[in-house]
Amino acid sequence: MSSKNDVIEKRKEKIQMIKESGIELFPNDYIVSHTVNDIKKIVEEKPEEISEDSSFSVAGRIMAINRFGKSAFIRFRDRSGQLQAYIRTDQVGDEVYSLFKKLDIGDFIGMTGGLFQTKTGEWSLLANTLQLISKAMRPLPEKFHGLKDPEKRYRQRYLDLIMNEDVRELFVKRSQLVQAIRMFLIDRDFLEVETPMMQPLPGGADAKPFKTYHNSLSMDLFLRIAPELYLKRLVTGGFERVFEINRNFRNEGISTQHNPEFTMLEFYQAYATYEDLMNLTEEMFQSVAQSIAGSMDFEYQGEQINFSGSWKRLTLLESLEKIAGVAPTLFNSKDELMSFALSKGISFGNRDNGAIGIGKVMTKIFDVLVEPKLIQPTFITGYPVEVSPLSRRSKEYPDLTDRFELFIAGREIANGFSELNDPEDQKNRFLHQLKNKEAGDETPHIIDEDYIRALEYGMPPTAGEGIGIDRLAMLLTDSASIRDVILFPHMKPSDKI
RNA sequence: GGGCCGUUAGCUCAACUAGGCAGAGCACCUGACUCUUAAUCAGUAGGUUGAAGGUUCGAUUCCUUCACGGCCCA
Repeated sequence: MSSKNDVIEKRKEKIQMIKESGIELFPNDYIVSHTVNDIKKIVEEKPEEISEDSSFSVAGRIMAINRFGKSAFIRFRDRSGQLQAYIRTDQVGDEVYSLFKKLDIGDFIGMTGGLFQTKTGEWSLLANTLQLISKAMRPLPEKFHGLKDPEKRYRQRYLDLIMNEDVRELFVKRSQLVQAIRMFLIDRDFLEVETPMMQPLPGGADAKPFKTYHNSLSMDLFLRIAPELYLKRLVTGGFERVFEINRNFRNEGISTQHNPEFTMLEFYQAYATYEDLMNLTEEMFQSVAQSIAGSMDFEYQGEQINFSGSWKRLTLLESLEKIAGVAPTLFNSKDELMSFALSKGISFGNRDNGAIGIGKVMTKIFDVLVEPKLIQPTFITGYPVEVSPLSRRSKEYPDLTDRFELFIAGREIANGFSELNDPEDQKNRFLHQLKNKEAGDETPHIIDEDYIRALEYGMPPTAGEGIGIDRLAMLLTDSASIRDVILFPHMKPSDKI
């Protein structure tokens, strides 16, 4: 018999003994009057109101026990924090104390009692009743070193949350981040909506979708790669300001920057332009950083990032020139630009030369030579039509679009543009896109005709934006890996644990 | 997809360089202890060293393959 089972076997024996003494192992009727934090507040604000005779009813998980024969100190935790309690035979009685002797770290207990200060001045609960609320059969990881193994932390996130305070705090911050964004948009008259996760045609981005099957409809469905085309249908329908914070799914590689499902904010505002959204984005990020990181100036992986003021704005061409050192004359010739790229070791995969326009070459060079250097928040504008199939054309330069991408800490964080609302132009761009699709991929080679039809009914001039919530959460919590900001990151099944 | 690193007791880690009885701390179990907080003291127990194969008298250690994970690159 393995030792792990040995520990569990011993616990089972204890449980049997507790059961036989007539004590319920998993009762459901314990009434809590105060959280740990409530008590700490009272201690701070109205210490004159507390004594050993006060009666607080608390519940939580035992995190540590120091036993002294006929008394013991324990530390227990609820959702609000951790507190020490002192259990004495002469307070709780022999019967309860002999139950207490059988309890383990990890068990849930309820206690009532007053408060006192130990000789070191620590306010502690002096228990006069104690009862078992829920029994733990497995031992928790060691209290001092905690749980460190990243694989175990991701696979058994509940243990990570029990043992690692900073992890718990991080996910609270993530939740507050989402809430702050939601309130920011609702304050500006945006309506939160939900659009299909399962779509007959996956659109709104260039990515490989997950495919699934609906039995009674006998049809393929795709998990959405973006909500964009549905949200713009809603703008057409008269919801002039909408947003959605929800999951997208992309059937691509997994890395420190990519999880197959990730959370995206998309929002659309009628009668606004991409320039309005750049301003709005600055405001949003500044207010969110202030409330989550506590400052507009914070550290990310050793780099100081500053959100304050107006952010740098460069066109794609300016950035290639200034940061990648591309000679401006190269922008006139795809072949010359391509050989520049190749000389820098940038490859273009297996696509045939005809499918790659000068716009793709530019963005590829940008990805490798410019993006990693954009540490402070920087908007890049002036993206070619070729790589922006849903964006409105620039009035002055019809080969470019009214679009921006936002980069922070060398990563793309947001993408926004004035929306293309000319149905004919949109249809032609879809057709052009289709022509360049690689044969044999899983994505259906059909145009979303209903989206075109919606535009044909007329969509007001609109600007829209997508913001990667996981990446923003990484930034504001100084996390190196996307797995650290997703509660249950995708992992291959393993029989190790 | 490629490179490097890792997987040893419930948890955190040694032992691998140069093959020679698989160890410690905490947790568990037994006992002592009514102000501890990584409590202390005494004692006990806990292992198919990620999996499979190979080399060897002998493998945690060397070799091969595989699984899972981490970091970097594409």
